[in-house]
This record gives sequence, C-alpha cells and structure tokens, in this order.
Amino acid sequence: MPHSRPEPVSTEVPEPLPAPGWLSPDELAAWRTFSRMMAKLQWELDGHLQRTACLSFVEYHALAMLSERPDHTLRMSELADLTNASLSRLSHLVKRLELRGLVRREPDPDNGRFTHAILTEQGHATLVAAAPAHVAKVRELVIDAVSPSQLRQFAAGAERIIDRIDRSAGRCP
Amino acid sequence: MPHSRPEPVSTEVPEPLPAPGWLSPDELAAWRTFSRMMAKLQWELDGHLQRTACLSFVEYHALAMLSERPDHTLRMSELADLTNASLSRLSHLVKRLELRGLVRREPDPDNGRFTHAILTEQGHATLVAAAPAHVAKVRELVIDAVSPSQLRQFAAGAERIIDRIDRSAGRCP
DNA sequence: CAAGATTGATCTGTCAATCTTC
DNA sequence: GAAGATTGACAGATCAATCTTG
Repeated sequence: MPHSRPEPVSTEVPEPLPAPGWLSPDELAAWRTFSRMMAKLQWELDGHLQRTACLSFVEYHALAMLSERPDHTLRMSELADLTNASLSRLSHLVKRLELRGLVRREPDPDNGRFTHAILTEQGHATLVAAAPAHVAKVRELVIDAVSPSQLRQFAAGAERIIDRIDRSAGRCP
Repeated sequence: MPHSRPEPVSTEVPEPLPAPGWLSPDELAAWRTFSRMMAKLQWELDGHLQRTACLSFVEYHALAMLSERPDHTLRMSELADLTNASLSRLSHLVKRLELRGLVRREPDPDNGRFTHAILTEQGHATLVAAAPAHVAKVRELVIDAVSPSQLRQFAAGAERIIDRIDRSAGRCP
C-alpha cells in the first residue's frame, strides 16, 4: 500500500488531511500522471530519433550542445553537465560517436587534464538532418500541448524541482 | 543549430515570430529546463530507491501496482501498461524479481495465454519497507516544490501530453 | 493466425577502480 | 592528492525472433 493512506481503523474518525509523509489521493494521482508522462515522453522521443536519425536522445543533445559553441567544442565535463549525463556515461557515449565519425576528441593543449570533444563536419551534418523532425516532435507532443502561459508554469515548476534535487544531492540524511 | 532559429541573412528584416516548426527562445528554454528536470528526477529517484531498498524505480512500481490489487495479482500485460514498460522489459524484470522471491508467476487457470504476476509476502514486506522513504522523496522533490494549484496544472498538462503521445504512436507519417 | 508472453543477442548505463595531469 | 577523464565488469533495456494458447 505505498503511496496511499493507511486504512483507517473502523472506529476511527477519518482525518481530513493525509498522514504526514504520505500523499493525498490528489497528490498521488498527479504524481502518477506526471511520472507516466515522463516515461512515455522519453520513450517516444528516443524511439523517434532512433528511427529517423539513428541517434538516441542523449546523443542528439550532445551533438546539439556542441553545435551551439562557436568552435563546436566543449570539455567532456561541461558536455556531461549540459546533457545531464554522468561523466562515465558520456565518455562511453562519446567514444561511440567518435567511432561513427560524428565527434572527435583531443586533449586541451593548455591543460592536459581536460579533454575537448569536437563536433566533426559529419556530426554537424547528421545533426542538421535530424533536427527538423525532432523539433517538430517536441513541438507536437509538448509545446503545442499546453498554452504559452502553462508552458511558463511548467518551466518554473521544473526549475524548482531541479533546485530541490541539487540540494538533495549534496546532503547528509 | 538545432532548436534555434536559423541566422537571419544580414540584410533581412528579423521576423517577429519563429520560423514555423522551430522553437522560440522561450519555448526552447522551457523545453530544456523541462527535459533537464526529467533526467535529473529519474536519476535521483532511481538512485535513492536503489540505495535505500535495492530496487529500481520500475521495480518499485511493479511491486506497488501489485500491492494495490485485492489479490496482489496482475496479468503481465496489465502490469506492463501500469508500469509504462514494454512487455519484454517487464518479462525480464519480473524474472529477476522472481529470483529474489519478491514476486511469483503462474499461468492463468482460466486462460493459458495469460500469465499472472503475484506479489509474495516477502515482496510485500520489501515494498512496505521501501515506501516511506520513497514517498518522502517524491514529496520533497516534487509535491512540495510546487503549489497545489500548480500541481494540478502539471497533472493536467501531463495528461494532454500523454494523449498526444498516444495519438502519435498509432499514426502513419 | 493473432494475442500474450518469453528468450537471446546486443547495446547502453552504472559503479567502482584506475590513470593522468596539475 | 585532487580533479578530469577513461576503463572494465556487470546489470539492465531493446529488438527481433520464437513459443504457446485460444
């Protein structure tokens, strides 16, 4: 019985508010809907990108982040942050992209600890080819699903959730 | 340059609206924030559950869905839908849960095509032990991060996004 | 043969070392 | 020694193929 209030004992007066730490029926329903949306959206966008461009969602975003830099270059750790991936995950991922010729890596000449990930011409072309269909999907499934003001609300809420996660991450329980 | 407007040619008058099919700067920012939130939230909840209960997010929800049935039983395909997992993924997953003694499977006596997944006592105990900390995290990171009315907005928006995904899934492009 | 479910091959992500450079 | 990055072993997800039952 997770996520739902413990059954009140028969003789007990039902409480007007959920027990502390649990979710009210409304909260539970909202969370489940939200959670379902996240799972489905990830799946749909990833599959669409995979079918239309042989790229995963993260791979696409790695290329996209690189393309927005004037020199098409980013340090691995910066790229990891921008793509919301662990450094380890990104390292494996970039290695695969490198094998496909979409990205290359070279050590930072100024500081040998850093590795630069650099978008290749082919990587750029792949991204440019993939982008329109992907962006259209995002618009169709998300942007156009809600009003502009709702979208702002979403973003504001998302921002606050991110803040809480970042606080939560560096915390001793 | 995906997700951003193509550079206007120097002599061109900048358009007041984004090119059709592309995202405005605000839309792009909102989408990125939203996308980042999804990635981080998944990671955080999954990691937390893993550390506190040796369960992944999907595993937890499989147990949770079963626990809400009076007979603690669900057909594999129903469970797959409720947990937003493919049938294949669920099959692998339930096999692992079965090896750990948290779930057992038996064919539906009425219709041999169906398989029943059934929560064991141990599975139930595991869930009950895991739930409080997990629910508290969900409350901390999501529910309490937004106002009740914002939460309703979120859920409503999520609902509409889900609808669009479901429409999109069964469509010929 | 269609629906429900499982399997196996393969690919990707995670975690815990490890390596390198400052 | 600490930060940035990589590696290898293992756990988990995906896809296509397969099996089974009605």
